[in-house]
Amino acid sequence: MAPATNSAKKKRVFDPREFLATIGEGRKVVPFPKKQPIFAQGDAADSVFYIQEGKVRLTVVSEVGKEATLGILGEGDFFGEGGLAGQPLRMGSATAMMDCELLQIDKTAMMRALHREHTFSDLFVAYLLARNIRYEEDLVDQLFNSSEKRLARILLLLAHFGKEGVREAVIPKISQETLADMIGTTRSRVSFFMNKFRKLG
Amino acid sequence: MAPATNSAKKKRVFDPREFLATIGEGRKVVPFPKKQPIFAQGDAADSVFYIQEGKVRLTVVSEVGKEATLGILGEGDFFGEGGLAGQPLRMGSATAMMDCELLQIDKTAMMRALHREHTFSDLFVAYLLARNIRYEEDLVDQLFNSSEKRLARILLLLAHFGKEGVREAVIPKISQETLADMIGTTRSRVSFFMNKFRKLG
DNA sequence: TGGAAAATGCTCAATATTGCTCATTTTGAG
DNA sequence: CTCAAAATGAGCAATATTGAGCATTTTCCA
Repeated sequence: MAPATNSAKKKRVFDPREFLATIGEGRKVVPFPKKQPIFAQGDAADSVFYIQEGKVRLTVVSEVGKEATLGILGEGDFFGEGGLAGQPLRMGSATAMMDCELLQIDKTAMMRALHREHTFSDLFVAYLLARNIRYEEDLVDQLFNSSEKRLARILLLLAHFGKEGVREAVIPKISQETLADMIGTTRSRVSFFMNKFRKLG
Repeated sequence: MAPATNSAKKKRVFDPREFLATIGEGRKVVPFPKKQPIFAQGDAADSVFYIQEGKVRLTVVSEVGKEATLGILGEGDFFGEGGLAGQPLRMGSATAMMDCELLQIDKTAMMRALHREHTFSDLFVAYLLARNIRYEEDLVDQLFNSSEKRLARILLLLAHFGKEGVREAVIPKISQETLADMIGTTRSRVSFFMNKFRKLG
């Protein structure tokens, strides 16, 4: 598969956090302890989240109960923006991978903010574009490569996690299960490849 | 795989075409005859396109020469927006699937327009969100389903093509080769499944 | 600090998928 | 209309992947 981690962190002239702090009504800072679900597939999609601190995992569960991980987001990422596009319900679930501090913004407040502040709107557009590119890459990766290559790619992406801006600590501890969910294969396979990689370097 | 066709066509209060016609400098209407390449992987990404009429196919070619189709876009869709996010080069190629009339907008003009006209900016954000959702679905489809299911999904999507707004004619003529590229499998497989489907209904 | 639960490493048979090849059929340009 | 190129339907051996089971090893919570 393809989705992964990582959040672009360029030098921002404009700090969304700072701006978001000023929009008053319809916005609140919410702390989420590790492992806590932020929202679940099927919930009403009436707000957007902005990660001030921590990491969040986005997942989807199929009818047959198989789980896929769409990505792991970090500081500076938005998620749950489907509602803005008219999706009434969450199409997937979001879970805090570690203690997080999230900014929860009501859909209406978000739209108001986007409409009012150019700089913010520009930033959000940039974010969406970046996200689009990421999905596109994931898709391409999925279409082209075998599960072995996909695993290698994800591992590389995870290793570079936070390459720009602050140098992130280590590769977040991710289970083979999650990795399998990310690249669309089975845990057996991941275990198998991990050892293979290990033997090679 | 997953990517497909289709372009959301809701009743728009705001006609981007109309607005785009007013931005003057940096924009031009360009006709593309069927099969003509619009841009190729590696070209400079200094403009964005808006489809006024026709259908466009987006593809990517891997190092080993394998080709993947990321999607088929129609009237009202934007493409080539990677440049806005800072990608200096086109990451894929775009080809006219039929005679098209495209609006080509310089990157700078586009950014100016986004910044100037709220309504346009809102519309573009909506477009990006929709696109994101589509990619996400494609990805999920890719992660969950077998190639058989994926083919079935794409066929359904193609059948519904343009379900909203104008009822599109028929399923655009798409070769098994293209279908294979879209779902990330081989032509043999597509041929095999097509017959299977045919026998079943 | 115990344990129990979760994660991992391996194996194996059953399937699914690939990557060809080849014979037809369909298209489309001239 | 005619012919060559493109698309299609099939078959087949070589691989890749799945799915499930099972013995350890790690984690982490009470």
